[in-house]
Amino acid sequence: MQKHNIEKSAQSDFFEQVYQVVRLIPKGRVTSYGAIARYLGAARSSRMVGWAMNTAHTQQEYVPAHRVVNRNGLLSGKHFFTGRPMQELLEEEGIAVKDDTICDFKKHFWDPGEELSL
DNA sequence: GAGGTGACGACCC
DNA sequence: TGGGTCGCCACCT
Repeated sequence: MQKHNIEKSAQSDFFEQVYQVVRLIPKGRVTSYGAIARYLGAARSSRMVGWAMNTAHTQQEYVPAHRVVNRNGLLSGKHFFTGRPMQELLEEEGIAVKDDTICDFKKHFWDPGEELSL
């Protein structure tokens, strides 16, 4: 009973959508919390996107959370990453990272609203 | 049951 | 242009 309740609340549509969008991020591209939130129609709920990333690590499906950074291109969630550093994962995809910040963030930026032809 | 916190962003001054 | 404040909603204490 409790499990059922947890599933219902933890797997809200909003969170599910966030996971789906993050998984759709192409290799070598990155996006921001705000972009995802705006794409889902909750521009002012960017915090929830960040929280979704936190719970994303508990999801069965792999979620490339390292491709999601804040508006400044800063790897704000790197501290939450376990194992391989976020920077290393991004560099492997061809994204240069300097001082915990993505170089040419605009160039690598991937807007779901545009790429997904909203 | 209520208050505080948080991987952020937008708005206001 | 830059600093400060509010909002948003789920989770934790």
